[in-house]
Amino acid sequence: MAPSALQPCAPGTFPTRSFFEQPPEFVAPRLLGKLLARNFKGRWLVGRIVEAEAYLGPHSRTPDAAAHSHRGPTPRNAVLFGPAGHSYVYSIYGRYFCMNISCEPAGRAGCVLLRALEPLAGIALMASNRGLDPKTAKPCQLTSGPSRLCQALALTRAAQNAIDLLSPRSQLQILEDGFCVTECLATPRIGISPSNPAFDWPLRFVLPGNPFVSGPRKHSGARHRIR
DNA sequence: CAGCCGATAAGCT
DNA sequence: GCTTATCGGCTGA
Repeated sequence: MAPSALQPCAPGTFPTRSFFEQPPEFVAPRLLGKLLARNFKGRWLVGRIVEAEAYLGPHSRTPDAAAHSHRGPTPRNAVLFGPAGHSYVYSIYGRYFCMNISCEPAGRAGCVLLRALEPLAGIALMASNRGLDPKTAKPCQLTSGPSRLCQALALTRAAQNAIDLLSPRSQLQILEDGFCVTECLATPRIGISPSNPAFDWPLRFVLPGNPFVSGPRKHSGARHRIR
């Protein structure tokens, strides 16, 4: 992808709305390899999704106590109960943000948390948004981690919550560019407390071996090949 | 260099 | 009081 200035539009084509109307555990692994594009001050910042987690809605047969929606709608999580394919950005621990994509048809909740991107375009701007020196920052420091990618793309709840990711007029879009994913790995989700019944559910999906996947180099816990 | 610890401090219970 | 996180500082190999 050419890191040129002032592209008129983001690269690729939109997935369908019905793709996101599926359950999050269906959407999350199939989101790997797709692009997240953010129009920031006239420039497109683009990264490929290499890690994502599914969070199940309250209608699920087995309640997902790690999901914001699991006790039903609140002002904060309202977008999760709206139409599919919209951004859900929330603040965590009072200082960072995480970005999710709403799944399931309107009336039901469920979402996919974006945990890591491989930066493709606008890399110097991403570094600067992260407060790093664009000349010395390593690509792995930019978008490997759910709050890091929000910083790199300048995503906040105030400005980027509830955006339709499937509209060509949106400043934040999900796109596909023909990138072929041949396999992905499922693992337990990161950061779920051991007392949570959903602690070890294999709902985290990564491109195996991709250097931009977040987390420590050593991973404990079983991994499963799912396709 | 890897791993652990504390600070941070919104939103919901 | 808990949580879908990150960073800097410390500590031990």
